Amino acid sequence: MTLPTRKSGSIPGATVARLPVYHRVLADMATEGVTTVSSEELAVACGVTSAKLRKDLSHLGSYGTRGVGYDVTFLTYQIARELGITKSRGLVIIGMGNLGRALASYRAFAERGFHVVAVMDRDPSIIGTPIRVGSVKLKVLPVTELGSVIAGSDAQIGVITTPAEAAQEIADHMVASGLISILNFAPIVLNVPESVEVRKVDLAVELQILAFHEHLQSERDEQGSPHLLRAGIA
Amino acid sequence: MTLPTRKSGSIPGATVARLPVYHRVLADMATEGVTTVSSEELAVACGVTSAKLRKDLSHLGSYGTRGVGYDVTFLTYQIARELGITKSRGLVIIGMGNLGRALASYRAFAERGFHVVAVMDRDPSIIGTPIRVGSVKLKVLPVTELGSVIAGSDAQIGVITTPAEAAQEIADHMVASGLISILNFAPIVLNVPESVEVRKVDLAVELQILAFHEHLQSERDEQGSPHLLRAGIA
DNA sequence: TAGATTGTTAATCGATTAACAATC
DNA sequence: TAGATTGTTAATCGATTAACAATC
Repeated sequence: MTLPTRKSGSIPGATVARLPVYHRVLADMATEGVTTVSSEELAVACGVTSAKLRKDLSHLGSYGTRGVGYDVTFLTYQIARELGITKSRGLVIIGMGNLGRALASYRAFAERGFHVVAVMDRDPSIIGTPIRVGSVKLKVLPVTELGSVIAGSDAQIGVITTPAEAAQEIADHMVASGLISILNFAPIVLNVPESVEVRKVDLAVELQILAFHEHLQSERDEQGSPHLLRAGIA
Repeated sequence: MTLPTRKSGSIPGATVARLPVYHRVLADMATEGVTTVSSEELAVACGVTSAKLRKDLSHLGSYGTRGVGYDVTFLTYQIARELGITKSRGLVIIGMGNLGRALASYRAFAERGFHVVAVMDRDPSIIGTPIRVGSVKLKVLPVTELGSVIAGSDAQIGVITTPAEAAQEIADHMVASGLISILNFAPIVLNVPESVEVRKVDLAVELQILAFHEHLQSERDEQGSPHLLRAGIA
């Protein structure tokens, strides 16, 4: 439910997790007027090896030309089609604290295929507040209106930016209202039916993983450089 | 540089990525007064299998008691020690748009071992603005002061919340100033020396991966339910 | 001792990598 | 044809899983 995320008909989860990166880099290249790219060039721009990139792309089909490379526009389209991001998806964001507000106005969402349909909160003192979303403003709605909002729009993905205590209840409500995909920023494991796909983003966990590496680093710095020892030099 | 993140002396990358989750759940349990927990109970609360949990913990040592389970406080401490999160780490956040502001005031950071040392931006119209960080307010500093801020504090981790165009330059500046860990929210692959650890969080990518699964789902809904076919029922 | 649960083993599975034959 | 680069193969590596012996 969080990292690799299998489940496809045939595309490996690790590949699916990288396709959006390839897509964004290719789209940027197309904007810059690049027409053809080799697996080596694209791999460097995406921060992966060319072998991995070619392997990943091979799961989609044979869209390159030997001796030449890939047509940027064509490959961009094929990846978009595979990912199902040829049309914009509607989002409902619940929890209008600082993070929720930031996401609601996040330009990268609009640029990469998502539009915010509604923003909601449970707190009466926040309900009704206008929130800037792109070029329009949306009023914060009470979460009780989730069902009607989803029924009356193309919203497909729920984003939870509430505190941990409220998250499970909101998730239940989202599921009951028919959403089948949830992006969860609350630091708890949501309990949802198998048919619902949840991705969890825990920003503090990301920092803690970084801290671990720093910790290792300082251990190394103290104890006379075991990297050298390990390499058999000292 | 992004998902599993090996590099430890001996703990597998996949395990390291899960330790912060175990730590948080255990800390919550300790707060609730739970004193002992079995691998099965803890695993459910963390959203993993008990086999995986025990395997992960076995990399740290033997901290459980057969027939009994794990002492919550003791295990919490052992994980914290392994992760190096027994002391709070200083953060410098660069890019005071909506996302940067949200992170600066994010309570979960303070609760989980991080404190914001400085917030910075390049834009003169933003510099000097007071930003609420926990119970104090920090003025937005010009990025040019990064070096002196780091020299005069315990800041160890840089957080990049600038637009993509500015991110590489900021990363170069961070590296030159001595930071060795970067959390990057800009949707570009940063080019940094090997000794610098970068984690990238691309919020739009998270959504796109969700969209992929929704896409699969709707494909299934159209073509007479291949999940049943695959299960050998129809 | 009987029941419970850990820590470890061995088998399986999936992902990565390097090398190269196919082919533009 | 000669040079370049893909798509695929096969080997390696790491992660997951289930089962169970060790042991509280």
